[in-house]
Amino acid sequence: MASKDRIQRLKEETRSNILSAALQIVKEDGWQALSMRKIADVIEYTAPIIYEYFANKEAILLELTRKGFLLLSKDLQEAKDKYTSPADQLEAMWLAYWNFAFANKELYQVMFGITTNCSCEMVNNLAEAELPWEHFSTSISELMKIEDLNSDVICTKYYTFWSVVHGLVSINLLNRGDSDAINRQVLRDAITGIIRSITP
Amino acid sequence: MASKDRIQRLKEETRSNILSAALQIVKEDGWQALSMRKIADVIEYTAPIIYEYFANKEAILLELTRKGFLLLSKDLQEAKDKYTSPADQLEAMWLAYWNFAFANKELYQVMFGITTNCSCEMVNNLAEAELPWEHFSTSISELMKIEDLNSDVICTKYYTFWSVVHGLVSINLLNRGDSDAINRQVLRDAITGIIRSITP
DNA sequence: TTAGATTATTTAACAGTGTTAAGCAAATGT
DNA sequence: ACATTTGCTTAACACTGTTAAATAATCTAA
Repeated sequence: MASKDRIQRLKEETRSNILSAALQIVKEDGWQALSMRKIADVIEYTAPIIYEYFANKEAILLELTRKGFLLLSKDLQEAKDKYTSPADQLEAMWLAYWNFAFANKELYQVMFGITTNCSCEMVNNLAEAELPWEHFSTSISELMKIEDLNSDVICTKYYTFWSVVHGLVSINLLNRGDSDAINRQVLRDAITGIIRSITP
Repeated sequence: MASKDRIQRLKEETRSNILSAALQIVKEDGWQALSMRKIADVIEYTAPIIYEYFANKEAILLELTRKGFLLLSKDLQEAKDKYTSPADQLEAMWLAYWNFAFANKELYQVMFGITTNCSCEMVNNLAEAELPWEHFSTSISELMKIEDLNSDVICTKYYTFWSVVHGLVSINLLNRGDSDAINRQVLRDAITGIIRSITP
């Protein structure tokens, strides 16, 4: 009778061990290094038994994103509880969101499908990747009447533009978007808003 | 003598064929379906010859992102050339950026490491993924004095917040970010800006 | 034209991946 | 003590990226 409970407890423990093992491997060597056999190694089993706890590898990732959202939700709640005015709450929550992303980098990546694409040095040293910035920075500097193209304020404005547009794009590419009408409205609102804040 | 040129031309053609084949496969079946052998099938060769044109699979992806940035750059230039005032130019360019992303979805994905994570239905039907929205929407509605939590205007504001924060986060997770000081400033500016635009 | 050297291409192989089916061994129920 | 279930492993399949060896085709020179 009671042994049933013990076995049940053990089962839940290995299930949880599988998830922690996966996260541990990813934290050590990145998402690309995650494999069923390596998970099995960590929990000291062979690969096939994992399939008694999860249908497949995807299911493990899905469970990790679920846990990620729960953790994020907890952080948001805690940030919210520190304030009473909605404005303060919003600011605190978005800061908490930001902090969550970097404190739980790997979870955030699987939650929102960010694949630190490859050998980052390569992509980041890609000269062509600088081309968009050149187009935008000249217009921004002209609008703000600032000569130095590399000044911090231009960088800042460019990042603000880029963040909102790239954010909206990537949310939509993950099928997480809302209706196209709302997207268009957010895009236009944000762009014209930033432009207005720049215009002298 | 002249045959050297012909061979050179043929080589450049197969190199280009490899890239188009890769893009074709991705457009048909997604990034996960891309493999060296499938590329070889399309160009009617066997896999090892691809390594005479590219060092490895990563190199193919890198070349595609390079082409992506060049294409994006061209679109931006064309949008810019249609206007003379910097404000109009900026608006046109960001709209062009937006349009590029959806007209060249696969390229944008490899350029910015967006891995339409897995079976999207699953992640999108994840109840926990709605939790953040619930936290934010209540504060937004309270601030805007709107009862209906699902009203379009709240959705819009939430998406604006989310886009800028998620955009900034994912840019930084890809090591594409600027200094932390600028990040913080962009984040605070954007958040307080949106909050101010909401506050009655 | 024929022999030798280069080049182009393929076949075979290695180590790894996710996943499934068959086998074995230990614990359990009767 | 026997039968049955359970837990776990081994073996296998069909893939993946990548490399080395073997073969086929082409060009060069006598």
